[in-house]
Order: sequence, then C-alpha cells, then structure tokens
Amino acid sequence: MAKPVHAPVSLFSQIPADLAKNLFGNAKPVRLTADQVLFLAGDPGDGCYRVEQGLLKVSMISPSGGERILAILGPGAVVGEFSVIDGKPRSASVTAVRDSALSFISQAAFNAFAAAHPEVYRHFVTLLTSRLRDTNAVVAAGSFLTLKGRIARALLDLAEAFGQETGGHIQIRHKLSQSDVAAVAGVARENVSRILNEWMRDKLISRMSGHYCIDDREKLEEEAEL
Amino acid sequence: MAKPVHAPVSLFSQIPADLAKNLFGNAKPVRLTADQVLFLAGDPGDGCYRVEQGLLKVSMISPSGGERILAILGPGAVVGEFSVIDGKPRSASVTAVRDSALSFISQAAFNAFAAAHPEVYRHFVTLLTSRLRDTNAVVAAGSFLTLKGRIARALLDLAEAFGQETGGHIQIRHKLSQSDVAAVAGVARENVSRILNEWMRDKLISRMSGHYCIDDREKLEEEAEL
DNA sequence: CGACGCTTGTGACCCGGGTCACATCGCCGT
DNA sequence: ACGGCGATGTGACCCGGGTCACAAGCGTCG
Repeated sequence: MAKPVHAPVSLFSQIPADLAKNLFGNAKPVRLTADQVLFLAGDPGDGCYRVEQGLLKVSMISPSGGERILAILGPGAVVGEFSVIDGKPRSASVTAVRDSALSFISQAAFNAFAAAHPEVYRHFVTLLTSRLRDTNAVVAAGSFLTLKGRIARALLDLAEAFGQETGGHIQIRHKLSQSDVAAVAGVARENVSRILNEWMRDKLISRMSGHYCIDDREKLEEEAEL
Repeated sequence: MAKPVHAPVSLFSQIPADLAKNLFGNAKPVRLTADQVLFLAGDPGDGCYRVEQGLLKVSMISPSGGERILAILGPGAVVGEFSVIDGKPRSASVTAVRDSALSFISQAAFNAFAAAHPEVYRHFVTLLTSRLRDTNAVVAAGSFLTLKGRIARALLDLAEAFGQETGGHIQIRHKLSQSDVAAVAGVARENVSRILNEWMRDKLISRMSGHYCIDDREKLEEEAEL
C-alpha cells in the first residue's frame, strides 16, 4: 500500500504574486546576513515579512539548547503572519540560513490592506490549511515513524522545497549540514550521519561537494513509511 | 523561568455563533453513536460539519494500530474544513467519543455561502492560526519534553477543553480513559497509569468516580516544562 | 449474584536511539 | 604548506520509555 503518507514540511507559504505585489508594495526592506536572527519565539510581533531573496529557517529552541526546525522558507514565502493575525507573540524563532532580503509590513498596514482587499483572507485560509496538514503529518511522523523513517521524510521534504529534478535524480540545491537535517527530522546528528552513509552505500542517495542528491526516490519513500 | 510554554491542543474551533447560525442554517443533521466513525483519513472530503452536541476526537491511526489524538472537539466546533477548503482527502479520522449530533454542509454549499459572506474567511484565518500555534507547540513538546512533561501537557490541554474551575480545582467533566490520555500525550498507556498515580500520591491531581481533577495546577504546569 | 469484559496497576525486560568520546576529513586563511 | 576549526564518521555505553505479562478492580448484563 504505497500511499502517499508524505507531505512537505517546508512548503513555501506562497500567496499569489500580484497580491503580494500590492500587499508588500511599499514595504520596508530588511536585510539579514547568514545566521542572523529575525526574531525569537516570545518576542512581541509587530508585523510580518515576505522573503524576497535568500533562505530562512523557522525553528523552536529547547531550554537545553536543542533545535527543532519547523520549516525552511525561500523567496516568495510569507513569515510572521501569526502575530499579525492574532496579535500574540511570535510562536517560533526565525533565522537566516544565508544572506537574505525581506520586506516588512506592520500589523497596521496589513490590517488596512486586508480591510480593503478581503481576498487576502481567502488566500491565507488555503495557505494555513496546507500548513496545518503538513504539521499534522509531522506530528504523526513523530509518533509513528522510526529514526530512519523520520530522516527519510526530512530529506524528501527538503527535496520538495529545494529539489531540482534532473533525470530521475533530485539535486538539493542547498548546502545543508547534517545538523540541519537532524533538526528537521527531530533526531540526533550522529544518527543522521550513520543512516545517510548507509543510504549512500545502497545508492539511495549521493553527495557531491556538500550537496546531497536523491538518486532513488522510490526506495526512500519506502523507508519513510514505517 | 516559568514561561507559559503551554498551549491547548484541543481548543474548540469556534466561529461566531451568528455566523455559524447562517452557515449551518439549513444543514443536514447527522447523528453518531459513541465510537462511531464520521470519516477516516484518506476518505474523499465532500463537506464539513459543525458539532451541535456531543464529543468527537480527531486522530491519526498508525498502520500498526497506534492512535494519536490530535484534538477533541465539543459543541460549536467545526470539523472537516480542510477538505472543504482545498478539496483534498481527509487528513485525519474523526470518531464520536460519545453520542453526538452534527450539522453537515456540502462543499458546494460552503463555497456558495463563503462567496456571499467573505467574512467567513477572516474567521477561518484566525481559527486556523490558533490551531497552527497549538500544533506547533505539540511538535515542540514531542521533541523536547519527557514522558511526564507530555502527560502533564495532555492533562492541561484536556482541562482547557473540558475543565470546570471550582475553587482552585479543575474538574474534567468527561470520563476519559487512560488510553485516551495516552493517545493525546503520545505515550504508552502503562506509563500514564504510573505517572497519574504518582501525581495522585503527591496531591497534584485526584480522581472521583472515573473523572480526573486537577488540584494543583501550578505544580502540574511545572511538570509540563521539561 | 456471578461471570465476563473492560479499564487500571505494576513489575520485568528490552531496545531504539540519544549521549559521549574521539578519530578524520575538508576547507580556509595566512 | 601548515595549523585550526567546523563538519563528519563511528564505536561504546546508557537510559527513557515502550512492550509484555499478569493481577486486580469494577461495572453491567444476563
């Protein structure tokens, strides 16, 4: 029963380009250098951003230092909407994975725009729904899958976000460390190393100059289901 | 650092009563007896429901039989919106915990209504946002908290949903089995038994005729943070 | 009232996977 | 070319928590 259990964690939270154009038309530009923090969980939220360029990660940090990555966002994604919608503090931290450029709009500006263009809500509804489906899948994965399954899922998700198909192979066009994969999968880094090597031996994946590449998506998806 | 890590899983997904009145005005009534399944994950989704009366659980079942409860919904809650919004199959299963009465509206009816009353989208946005916050918290709990922490969280969440405050004590007005608590917390039933008894010894909670009751919310919240 | 069938209580065991401790390996910078 | 440092590879160990196996409770239904 090869059902598609799989659903991408790191779905880009896109909204239609023309809408975004207007919404973020004269937004304030913000630049981040790699590893710079945009905001931390708990911070008051005063507005939201659109990723113009670069790469961000949305994560939660445990008091003991552990990190769990909830999503990785690229150009076109909107980040920080929660606070704009409900006014509560930021629920997660956002950090630049590489140098990035964003557009910022204040909560007030957003509300004003939304009042004038109610269709933004409709788009947000579909966007949030798809995010919720993903997150539910993550919860399920966390409670049902084993280490290997979770790592497979993480890879597949990453591929979904950054993958570039080239003849049955999927290049992940981003230099991701094992720690990153570990934080997405929610497992220890050491195990990522072990499993990834095992899969390289078995030709499920390969690595070229730091970039991982999925060679046998089929088998990997199999690994992801239990 | 007693920060309120806590966020309810089983928040009732309410929408304003007057809106619901119209939206579900002449919906088709549906009745469920305890333990009856409303729909299963994977089923095609043809519409959504409003809980008029009773209690439902939203859960995912693992191939190996394990169950993970994502939410428990009571009167006023809307269930099955995902499929109505994006047309995809149901992402989780919904089962009646006790005899229940629902109102059903088809996807078409929903869309028609929403087209005429765009404000439904705005409400759904806030509803989905709060759900997403919760689910993210669940992911965090799953990766950071220990057994005790997760059980404490589960109890607190359940209390949030069914609790009735009475002088520092919180009655959980619903007969929930340890297996239910276990499925909410995502741990083994046996451990729920052990931990709950430990907490009863320590006067954090008590049980009267099957109903659990939180006697020392403070301490319980402490347990929930690591 | 007794029996059957759930829900609970508890101990013993086991194993997946986290943690620790290093050895390597690149990759840069000077 | 060398030295340093972060990213990897790998083994050994350990422990939280799941699993198993029963023993009690406790309704509830004939």
